[in-house]
Formats: sequence, structure tokens, C-alpha cells
Amino acid sequence: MFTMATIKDIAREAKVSVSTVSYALNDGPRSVPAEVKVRILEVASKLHYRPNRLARSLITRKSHVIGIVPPRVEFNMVAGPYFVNMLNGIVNAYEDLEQDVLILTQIKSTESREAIYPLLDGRCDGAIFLAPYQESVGINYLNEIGFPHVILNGRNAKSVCFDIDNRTGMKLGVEHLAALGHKKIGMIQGPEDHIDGFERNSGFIESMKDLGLEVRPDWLVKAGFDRCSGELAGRRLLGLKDRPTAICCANDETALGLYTACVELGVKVPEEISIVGFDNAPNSASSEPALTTIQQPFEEMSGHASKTLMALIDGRLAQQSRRFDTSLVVRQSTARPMEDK
Amino acid sequence: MFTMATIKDIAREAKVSVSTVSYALNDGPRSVPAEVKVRILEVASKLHYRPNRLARSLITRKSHVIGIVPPRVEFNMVAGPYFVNMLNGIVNAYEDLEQDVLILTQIKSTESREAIYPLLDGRCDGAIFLAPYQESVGINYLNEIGFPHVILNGRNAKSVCFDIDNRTGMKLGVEHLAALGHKKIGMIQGPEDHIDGFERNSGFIESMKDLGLEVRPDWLVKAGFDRCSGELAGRRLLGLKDRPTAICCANDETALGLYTACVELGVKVPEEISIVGFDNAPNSASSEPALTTIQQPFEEMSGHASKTLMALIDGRLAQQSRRFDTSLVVRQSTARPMEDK
DNA sequence: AAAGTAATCCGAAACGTTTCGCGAAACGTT
DNA sequence: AACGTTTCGCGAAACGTTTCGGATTACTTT
Repeated sequence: MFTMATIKDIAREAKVSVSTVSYALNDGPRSVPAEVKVRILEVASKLHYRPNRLARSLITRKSHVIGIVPPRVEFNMVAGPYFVNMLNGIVNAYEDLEQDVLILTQIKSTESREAIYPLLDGRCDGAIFLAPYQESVGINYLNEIGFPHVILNGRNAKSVCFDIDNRTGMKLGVEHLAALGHKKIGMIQGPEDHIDGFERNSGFIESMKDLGLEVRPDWLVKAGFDRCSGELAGRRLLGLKDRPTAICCANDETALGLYTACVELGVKVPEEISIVGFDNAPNSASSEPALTTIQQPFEEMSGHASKTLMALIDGRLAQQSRRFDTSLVVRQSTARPMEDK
Repeated sequence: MFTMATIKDIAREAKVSVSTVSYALNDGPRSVPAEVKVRILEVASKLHYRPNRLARSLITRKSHVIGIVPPRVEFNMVAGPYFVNMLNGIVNAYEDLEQDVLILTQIKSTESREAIYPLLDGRCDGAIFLAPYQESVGINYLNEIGFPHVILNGRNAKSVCFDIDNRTGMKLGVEHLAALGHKKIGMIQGPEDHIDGFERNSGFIESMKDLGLEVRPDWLVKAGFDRCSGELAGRRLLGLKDRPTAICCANDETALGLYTACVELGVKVPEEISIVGFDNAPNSASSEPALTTIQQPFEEMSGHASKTLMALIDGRLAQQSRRFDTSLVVRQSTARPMEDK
């Protein structure tokens, strides 16, 4: 059984009171004479003393831990690029801010107060929600009681939210394809109950209409955000007798699933079909052919969210919600349609 | 400012003592009459009471949090496939075991006692080290004081370690290439101060010698485990006037970097060069061409490590270290060498 | 030398729990 | 009626910190 030295052990060994040890160790809030301070520090290091963060947090009401609520649960979501990229940005940001990151695997939804209870047991000072479900009873409750939190890729009237302009992003993709001469454009759609999925889907339809292009229902196929369902949707689209010459995908993963479908069915990219993704996940640059996609600024968003949450926790002026811009990254998966050649 | 209801508030409201509330809430260790129990539970739910885990942990000495020490820091390591795959397996395992996962961003090495101090401040009951550096002063210290931990893809005489048989794995790859008729085989090597890198490098050389094949120093190029340095190493190898017909890579990421180099230099895979990766990371199946690789059982290893750590924490019989088997996954990136055709 | 101020230090309370010890009441048994 | 045995309930200690209120000592200042 393992136990650590406590402040009491130091006090006994250094022949001072517990409070003096605390002052010495923390450099305040009261002073302690240099001589006894070095004695205390020596004893502390001899005993390999480590302050117990639990006891400290209990009294200071600061845990220096940030909770991460994973995105809506799908199969192996943690391994998906969205979670990974955001987590990476958050971890990097908090490395400098001296906070640790707790992944709240126990929170599986935001639809009730009970669902988000694990957040409220004192272990974390605040939370970042990653692309939560739309139902927000749980999040409303956090606003009610004033628990600091920010939402990434989600919306709540009272919360600080960071998301991206999905509609404009989608428009960039559609316009790029139209400029290349494509008229027959389909889409592998994202889940409607996910804000990004919903906005990308409707953004696609709006842009098509704006450009006077026909939106054909049989060229719109629903998928999840994962590669597997992207491949399935891709097979559906590629199997049509009259198929589109270009396909927009709700994210890069579904686009890569579509790639697989293309390889299996012997459809050449970009010669026979142009493909546009969404996210600019790291993999998309090194796929073959490299994927044309809409860039979502993962690093910037997650960094911004991390810092804003700190400000909220510290009670500094709450920053506003913000919508980040997307941009088009043209690579090798898009080209003029065959008919034009 | 936000505060939660405490057990005291419940006691006041329900007109019983604090201890009775505790017994009622926890169903023990003493009984409390059904009538007052329901009253207490009603008040608790009315006040949206959540037990403070810090206070509870302080006294029970159980935090129900597992610390994860990330692998040796490289650029954006968290985003790399190794970390992600292991983390995914760990998170999945602990979801069922009702533990949360704390990522210890503050631990940057294991080379001293001080370096691993963040582990010892009471926040976590045990730790999983992911592919740590070889220096193990820090880990020796954990063994000295009896802090529960397991090591994934690393070695320590006193610790419970889970790793894979890198040498045999490498042998599978080399033999596969040799069976196809390759004699001129090179390698993009991994970092020597990483146990997997070291063993894979030496495993390659041993297997080559066992098969009576020549090991040419100019066909061995060092790289990190990341895609970028894989591409650089690949350019070096492909640029040689007399270049190998097949290349083993220390992991899938470097293999994918090599892919990029091949595309850039117009070298056809597998026609002009065969490539073997290591890990079987999810991406490698959907690369083009699909990567032949050595499978490392991420899910199984991380699940096993998670459960073993729980056993260690609970003081149940400590399980032994274990070495997992690898297997060859043949896909499209390997073929007979040109000369044979 | 007396008074005032600053420097030290200690004891104790607090944070929110769990759990032990002990007493009071209720019950059944001879 | 006297005795054990349960059941129930409260107070208090403990976990390891931080920090306040005071007490003691030492140093200035008149």
C-alpha cells in the first residue's frame, strides 16, 4: 500500500507548525523567514513531498482540470479525426496554461440534468463540449447554475459557442465545382441532428439553388460522419445509371469512404468524378489523389475555446461566441467534368 | 459564482444528521429506515445534489480516475495514430469500468522523480504509460513507492509491461518480401531511443541476416515515427542510383510518408517498389494502394492494460507482463520485384 | 523605559465527505 | 421485571490542505 508524505510530516520533521509549512511551500500569503523556509524546503524534498491536489482543490475550489465532453457517441468516436484534432489543440493549449484534461467518458448526452452530473462533482473547473447533440436541457442547466463551459461546433443561446460558417463553406465547394463546369452535383449528407451536418446539408442545397443548378433528391444520400457509412453512400451514388459528375461530402471521412467506393467500382478520381470534402483533416492532404476540401480551423478554434474557458473560469470578462471562417483548399480530387474535355 | 448543494444542506432540510444522510445516500455501511431514506432522497433530488468527488476521494483514497502519460513528446503527438488508437481502447475499456481518464499533459518525460510528480498528487489511482522513453528513473521510483501503473510499449524490470514482439513482426515482413523474390530490401528505421523503434530496427537486420540477404548501410535511413520524416527518408532512398526494390518501414506513418515521396518522384507502388508498414493503423487499410503491414493489436493491448491496471489498483493478484503477437496483413503495396516480371 | 509596530509562529476552523463510537430507544426473551 | 439484542440516530474525528485570528517575541520610536 502506498502513501505519500503530507504537510504534517514535514511540520513534524522541520519542527514548525503545519501553517508555516504551507506558507513556506506556497510563498505566501504570509511571509516566513528565509532560514526556516530553506529548512522546510529541504525536508519537503527529502520526503518527496507532493501537495495533495484533492485536499487543496477542496478548499481553494479550483481543480485545475478541464473536462472534455466527447462528441455524440458513435462507434469508436474517440478515434475519429474530429475528436482527435480538437483534443490535440486543447491539450496543446492547456499544456501552457498548466491545466490537465479529463475526458468525461461517462457523459453520453446533454438531454437531461442527470446526464451531465459527472461534470458537477468538483473534479473540473469547467468544460468543453465537443459537437454535442442539439437537445440542451443539460446545457441550459449549466447556464442556470453558472457552471463555466464553452461549446465547440454546437449552439446554445446562453452559452459561449464556437462554430464555423458551414453554409458559406459549403458554398465555396459548390462554387468551385460550378466554376470547373460541373452541373450535375450530388452530396453525401451528414446527420441532421448534428449542427454541422444540418448546416452543411442545407448550405449545399441553398448554394445549388443560388447558382441555378438542379438539386436532385436521388443525388442526396444521408450518411454518418464516419468512413464506413461514406463508402456505403458512395456505392449508392456511383451505382445510379444517371450519376452526378461531382460529389460534395459532409466531411473528409465520408469523402475517404467515397474514395474506397470509387476504387472498388473502378471509377477514376478526378477524371470521372470530382470529390470535395469538408474539414481538411490531416489525412486528406496525403490521400491519393489529395483531397480538395473546405478547411475548418481546428487548431485555432480549439485554442480559442481553451483560452476563453479559462477566462470564464477566472471570472474575467466573458468573451463572445464566435463563428470561424472556412476556406477552400484545392487539391487533386476535383477537375473539369468529362463532357467538357 | 456557482455552488452546489452539500450533504449538510440535505441534512438541514431533511432534519437529520449529516451521517444519516451519508448512510442513506450510499446504502450503507449502516442501515437507515425506509421512511427517512425516501425523505432524504427526495430532498437530495430536489436540491440537485451531487456528491463532491474530491471530498469523497480524500477520505476513501480512491479517485476513480486513471492517468494517461502520453508518449514521448513529438510535434503534435496527441494527433498521431499511436496515441489515438491506444487512447481509444483505454477510454472504451474504462467506460464500462466507471473510471474517467485524465491526460497528464504536464508529464514530459520519465527521466527523474520530479518529472512524474503530477501523478502523485492524489488525482489518479493509477497510470498507464504510453511508449515512454527508455530512461526510467521516474518509473523505478513508482515501483519503489508502490504506485500502480502499467507500461504499454515499453520495458521496465519491475513494472507490468505490455508490448509486442517487434522482432518476430519485422521478420514476418522481411520473409514476406523475400518470398516474393525481393533481395534488395531497405528500411526506414525508427528512433533508437524508443523501444519499438530499436527492436524493429534490429529485428530487420537480424531477419535479413537469417535469410542470407545483404544489409546495405545506405539502404538504412533513420526517421522519426511521423509521416513527415518518413517522406524525407523516402526521398533519400528513392534518390539513390542503386535503390532497393522493397522497403520496410518502422511504422505505418513513415510508410505513408514514403507513399507521398513515391507520388512526388513518380515511382509506382507496388510495381517499382514494394512497401511494408508496421502497426496496421486504421488509415493504412484505406490508403491507395492499401498498405501491407504488420498488425499490432491496439484494441486488445489497451483493453488488457486497462483491466490489469484496475486489478493492480484493487490489490488483486498482479498479472504478469505480456508480449502480444503480431501478424502479417497482406494488401496491395507489395508485389514481385520488376526484374522477375 | 514605556509604548507602538512589525515579524513570527501556532492553533484552529474550514472545505465536503465517510465512518467510528456511543448512547437511547425499541424489541423480544427468559 | 430484568436481561440481552437490535435498530436508530447523533456527534465527532478523520482525510490533507489553506488561511484566519491571536499570541508571542523582537525591533523601533519617543
